[in-house]
Amino acid sequence: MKHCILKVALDTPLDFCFDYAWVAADDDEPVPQVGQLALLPFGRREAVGLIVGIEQTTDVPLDKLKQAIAVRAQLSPLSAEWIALCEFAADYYQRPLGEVALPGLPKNLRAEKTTSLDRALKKLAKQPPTHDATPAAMPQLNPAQQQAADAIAGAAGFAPTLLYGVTGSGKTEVYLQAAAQILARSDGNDPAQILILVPEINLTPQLESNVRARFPGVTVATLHSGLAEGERMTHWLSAHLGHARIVLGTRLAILASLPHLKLIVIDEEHDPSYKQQEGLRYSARDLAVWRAHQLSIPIVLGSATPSLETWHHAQSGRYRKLELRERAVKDAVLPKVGLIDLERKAPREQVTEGLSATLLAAVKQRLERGEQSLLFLNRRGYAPVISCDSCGWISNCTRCSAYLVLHKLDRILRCHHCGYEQRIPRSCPDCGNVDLQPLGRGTQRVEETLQAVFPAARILRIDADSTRLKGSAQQAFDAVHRGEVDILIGTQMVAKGHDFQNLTLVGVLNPDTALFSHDYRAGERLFAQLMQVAGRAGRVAQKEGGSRSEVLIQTGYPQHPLYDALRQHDYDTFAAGLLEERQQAGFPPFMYQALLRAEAKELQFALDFLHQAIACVEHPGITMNDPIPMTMTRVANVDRAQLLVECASRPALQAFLKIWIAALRDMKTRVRWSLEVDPVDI
DNA sequence: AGCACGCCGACT
DNA sequence: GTCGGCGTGCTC
Repeated sequence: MKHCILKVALDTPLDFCFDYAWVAADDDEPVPQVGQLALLPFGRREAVGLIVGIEQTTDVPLDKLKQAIAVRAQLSPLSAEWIALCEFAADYYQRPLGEVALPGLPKNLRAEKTTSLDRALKKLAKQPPTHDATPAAMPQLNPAQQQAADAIAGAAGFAPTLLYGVTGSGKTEVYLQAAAQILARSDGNDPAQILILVPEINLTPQLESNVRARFPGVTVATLHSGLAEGERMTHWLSAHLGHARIVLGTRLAILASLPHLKLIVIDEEHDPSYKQQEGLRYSARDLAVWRAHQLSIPIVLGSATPSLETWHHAQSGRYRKLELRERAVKDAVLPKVGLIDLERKAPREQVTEGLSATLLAAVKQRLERGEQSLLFLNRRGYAPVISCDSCGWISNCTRCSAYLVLHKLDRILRCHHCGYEQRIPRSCPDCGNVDLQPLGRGTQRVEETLQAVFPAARILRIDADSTRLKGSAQQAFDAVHRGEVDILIGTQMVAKGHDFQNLTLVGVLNPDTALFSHDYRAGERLFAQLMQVAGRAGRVAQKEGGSRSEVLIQTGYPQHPLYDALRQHDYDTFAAGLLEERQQAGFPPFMYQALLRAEAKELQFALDFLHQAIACVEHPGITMNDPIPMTMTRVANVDRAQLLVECASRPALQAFLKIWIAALRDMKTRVRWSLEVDPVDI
């Protein structure tokens, strides 16, 4: 009788492996392998775990040892490299292996029944992969693009590359041609796989269709959170089995099983959405670099406004920097960036409902020429708060330290943090005054104002409220592309991906708040966002009798160096300045950070816990900052506080965190806490 | 984290 | 009399 002990990682906060006995049901049953999944009795339920070791003995007392129910033998084992990736992430982010390895798998792989898995395997067996990597017509590259594509594809071993180039400089074409070269030289025995990560797949449908059109002879799979369970299963399996030669996905795709991975592309590598903000708070970009290093393969990080971490590596020579200076489209020019001074101009600019006369005139001109305008305002709703003039009451959320936002169309006040909604009060709840005033402006209010100023204009608002229905965002973007819209008003949703040919004006309404944020990354993010939204303007050169693409920024601080750099399209100087500041202030990438967060019914409990956390362990060489309430202290009746931990050495910080976590677990506090390594929102 | 057990308050 | 609040204990 065949039998052994399985060492299994399970999705639980418990930071160790569980042992199970395995006994062959009959002589034909194959012995389990490391990397396979198994169905197991766990407590009073059943769970699927990952086999990470096979041994003959165990320390677990026999009365506790349980027997595995079934091994998913129809699924080929996950590779040792994939498990090593999960082990690295678990170690680095200080979480149990099972919490890293299992949640990213298709849900049905972890189901008790294997019907879904079997069905997907059958389906894939019926459509064998095609490996004709001949690309469809390749556009001619300019010399810089060609050089970049050759350098990326020609690199041997681990070769991280920053591909630095503004919107329209043709980064995508470089990715595709580097991919084509790598696909072309792999053979049937070792069919190369290429992973392309994008910030949000729903907002970049153009890339997906480009990829499919370029490589008609190979299987392309997508992986993102919008997939239905069945699709996710087949796409994941297609990657795992090596059928998919190109996998296009969002951050979660970095944990996909890709046994023949030969190239990783991270498009818009600076984008904040590469950082997972709940559960395992990993950086897909950082894991991608690790994965490329592990496999000794090239990785391309593309951006017009690289993250300072990447920029620093490029400056220090750790990453190779390839720059695309020209715009790839012939005669294309960068949009002209102008500032509208709202504070100092004399005579003062006339401002209607937050819209300056200059900006309105520019919109009017576009309307007359039949061109499109985009107004960018990163605030949805009608007004961020309503208030009472006579007693000073303001619409606070009762459960959060936030304002209730006026949503005039829905006739409600809504909290954007906890979802609480209430009817708009007819009069002030404190003093009865019936004249409650909306303060500030959101996209709905700007839409209302513009419609009043330009009654004949076709105005479309794109934000999280207007696109709540599935597919409606795509419809909205299509309408803009078809020219059915004159003025587009949007939040950051409109900043990504789309290149609107007939759009020649981008107006930015009030970006200034980010200039004075306590988060030292706010400036870098604002620059990237403005640069990106500026890129929405048509990339094609000025038409006869048409307008040159123009970006107008309404600001109270036109002298700010950020706007100056933006006007010059000079990220180099701006980034150099930021890096210098970071070095002097001791911020990343010159310092490594972790953040301990605590949540409790009362703020004091959370703060007390954080103080205990400082005291509970020795911490030589580690800077423990003071525990402070989070900026948004209360959300849904829970108070949150945080403690920032810093160290100049990454390994020293890692070693400390390991000890610290163990001590924190022993504290047996009632406070909910979590630790984030390399936090981005501080 | 789940999921159970366990011991005290307001309801068909 | 029970439904259900969440404290605490365990998971190979």
